[in-house]
Amino acid sequence: MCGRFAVTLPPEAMASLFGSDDRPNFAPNYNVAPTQKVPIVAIGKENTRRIIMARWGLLPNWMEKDPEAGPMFNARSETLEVKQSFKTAFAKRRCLIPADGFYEWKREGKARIPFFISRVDAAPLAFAGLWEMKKSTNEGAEVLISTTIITTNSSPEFANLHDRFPVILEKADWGIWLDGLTQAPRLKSLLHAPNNGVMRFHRVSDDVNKVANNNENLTKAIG
DNA sequence: CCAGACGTTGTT
DNA sequence: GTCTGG
DNA sequence: CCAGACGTTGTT
DNA sequence: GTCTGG
Repeated sequence: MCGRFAVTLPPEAMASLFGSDDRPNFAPNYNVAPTQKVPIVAIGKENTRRIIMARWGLLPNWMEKDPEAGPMFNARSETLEVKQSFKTAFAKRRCLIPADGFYEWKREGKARIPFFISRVDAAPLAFAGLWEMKKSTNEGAEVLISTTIITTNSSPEFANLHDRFPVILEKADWGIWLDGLTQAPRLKSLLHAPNNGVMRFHRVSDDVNKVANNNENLTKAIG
């Protein structure tokens, strides 16, 4: 799965990498938790790529508030087309979610040991995601843009760490994923665990557990 | 037709 | 908003 | 995802 | 145990 990640690419570099003409301002974040705002890449009204800020935790327009069990920060790739909360976004509102890498807690008995997973080539990665725009019910122009990260089964390479894994799209597939004309079967063909040798992981400090901690040491290897 | 749900993970 | 269940 | 809180009445 | 906040 993916319940915490890091995104520290500066706005200009992100806009350049993802081919967006404009971008908001945002600070590096080494400890992104659900409900926080993150930059995402989506197709705007003018059919161009845009970077916009979105709350992590999908909230469709018709849903009054987050489900009792918490914000929907992950969406299972296997059931995107049948789950009410995701099917429309899968058809019409796909996005990329830039990241340096993400955290995963391995369970060993009662202990939960945090690891950081990133690309072997150390390049920024892009999660496959969905987004929504919810208009506020009361007066005012308040709009909540929200997003979720798609998950899939882990590959054997990472099965020991965790049995679910976020979908990471290679650069060559970014345009296919974002393109509103791409058909569902082609889209689904992209939703798989990374190929062997693309990703790596290492143990990190328990400091990452606490959301208030936010510095470059969180992603660094220990032990 | 209307009413009611709409989620993931991990653990059992 | 849209699908499922009755 | 993990950490941390979890309450009311009356008075200021 | 369960909910809220980040």
